[in-house]
Amino acid sequence: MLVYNTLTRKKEELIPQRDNEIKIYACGPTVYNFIHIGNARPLCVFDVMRRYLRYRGYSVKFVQNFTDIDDKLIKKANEEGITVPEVAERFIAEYWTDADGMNIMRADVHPRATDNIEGILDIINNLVEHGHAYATPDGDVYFRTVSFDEYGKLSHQQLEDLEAGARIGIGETKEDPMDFALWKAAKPGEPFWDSPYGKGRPGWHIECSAMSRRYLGDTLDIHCGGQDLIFPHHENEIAQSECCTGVSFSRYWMHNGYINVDDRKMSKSLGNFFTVREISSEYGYEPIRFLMLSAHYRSPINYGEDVIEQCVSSLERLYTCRDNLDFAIENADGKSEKLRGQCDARREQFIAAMDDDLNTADGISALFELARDINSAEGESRESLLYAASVFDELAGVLGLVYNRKTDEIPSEIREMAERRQQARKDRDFAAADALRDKIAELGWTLEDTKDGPKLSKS
RNA sequence: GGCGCCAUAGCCAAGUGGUAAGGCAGAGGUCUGCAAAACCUCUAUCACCAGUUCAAAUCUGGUUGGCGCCUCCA
Repeated sequence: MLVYNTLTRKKEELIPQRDNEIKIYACGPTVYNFIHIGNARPLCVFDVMRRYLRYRGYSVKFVQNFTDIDDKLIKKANEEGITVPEVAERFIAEYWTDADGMNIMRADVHPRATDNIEGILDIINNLVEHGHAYATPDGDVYFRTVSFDEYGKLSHQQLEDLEAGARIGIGETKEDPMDFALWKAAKPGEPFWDSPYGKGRPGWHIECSAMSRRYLGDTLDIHCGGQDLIFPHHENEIAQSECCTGVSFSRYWMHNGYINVDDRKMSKSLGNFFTVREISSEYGYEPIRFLMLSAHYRSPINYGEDVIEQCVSSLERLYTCRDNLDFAIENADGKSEKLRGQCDARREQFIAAMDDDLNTADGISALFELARDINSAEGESRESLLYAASVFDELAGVLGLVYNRKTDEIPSEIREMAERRQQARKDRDFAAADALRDKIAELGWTLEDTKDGPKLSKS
C-alpha cells in the first residue's frame, strides 16, 4: 500500500517495522465540548485506514488519546462551576455517543493525559538532564528548540523562518521564542501535580509523546491527525520524543485536510463550525461519515446543507441495493453465476483504489459500481447472489458504511395485510389495494411490488 | 516575509502523459393498475495563456482567482 508521508512529502510504500504489525497513534479530542465535523474527519478517515489495514491482513494496534487537562478545560470548568474532571467525563461520554454514531471503532487504548503524568515527567526529566529542556524560576519547563537541529523537518520550515513570525507571550520567560512549554506551573485554583519543578500540569504536546511511548514504544509506524497539527503540535512531539529516545519517533505521518464552510476553514474564531451532534440530529450520523469518505482524505471538503443532503441520497441507493439483494436471495431460482466474476472485479478495483493512499472516493465508486452490477443481475443462482451480498458487505464494511440496516422480522399482521392486498389486486380492486398499502405504511412498513411479488421493508 | 494547497459538468468528486470514474439533481425511455425501486440513454474538451511531446486535465513557465500553516485548533 502507498501512503503519503508528510515527512518526505511523497507517497511511499507502507512497510511495518516489524512483521505485519502496524502501530498507529492518532491525536484525539480535547474534551471540553462537543466534537465538530472538523474533528469528525480524522476519526472517519483513520478509522477506515485501520479497517483497511486489518482487511489486508495486518495486525493493527491503534491508540487514540483524550486530552483531559488543558486551558480550555479549565476555562470550561470555571464557566460551568464544575471541576475539570467533571468536564472531561461529560464530554468523553458525549464523544462516545458521536463516535459510536459514526461507526468509529474503539481504539485498542484510549489513554488520558491525566493518567500519564508519570510518563510525561519521565520524558521531561530526561530532556532537562540532557540539556534539551530547562526550568524557569516560575516553575515552567520549556523545550530548548535550538538543541534539536532537525527541528522543522516535518513542517519543512527553517527554525529562523519560524522565529520571524513567533511572539513571546506576556509573562513568559523563554530563552527563545520557539521554545514551547513541557510543564506549566500551576496558577491558583488550577488542578496540579507535583513535580521536581514544583506544582504544575503538563503542556499539550508532551502528553502525546508520553502516551504513544507507553502504549506503542519509542517508534510508531504511523502517526496521524489533522493538517493543522503539523505545526507546532507534531513538530514538537518529534523534537521531544527523538531527543528523549534517540530514535525516530514515527516512520509515517498522515494528515487529513480541513473541513471548510463557505471555502473558509471551519474554526471557533470565525464562528462557522458545526457540531457532529447538530448535523446528526437532522440528517443522521452516517451521512457525515459518508461525506468524510467521499473525497480524498488530504483534500479539503466544503461543508454545506446541499452537500450533506446529497450524501443522504447516495446512501439510500446503497441501502436499497442491499435490501433488494436480500429479497432477490429469498426468491432466487436462476442458474447464472455471472455476478461472481463482476464481484471479484469490483473487489480488485476497490483494493487498487485503497492501496493508492487510501483513495476512499474511488473505493466508494467501486461499491456503487458493484451495486449497479447487482441491480442489473438477472437469473442468478442463490449461491451467486449470496456471494454478491458477502462482497458488498465486505467492501462496505471496510468503509464502515451501510451499518444501520433495518432487518426487523415482518410482523404476521403486516404479512397478512400484504396477502390481502395481493388478492385485492388480483380482483382488480385497486382502491382496496391502495388502502391496504397506505395502512401498512402507517404501521411503519413500505410495500413495493416486484416481479417476485410484494417486497416489505421497514421504513 | 517563510512554507504549502486548490481551480474538472447544475452540485459533490475521482483521475496526474494516451483523447474525462462514481454519486446527487435534471431530461427522455423501459417495466408497472398506480406508486416505489431498478435498468437504458442524454448533459464537460478539465480557470486562462504560452511551451515541451507523436500525444496533456495530467509535465514546465506565466496569468487570474481562492485557501491554509507559521498563534489554540482535526
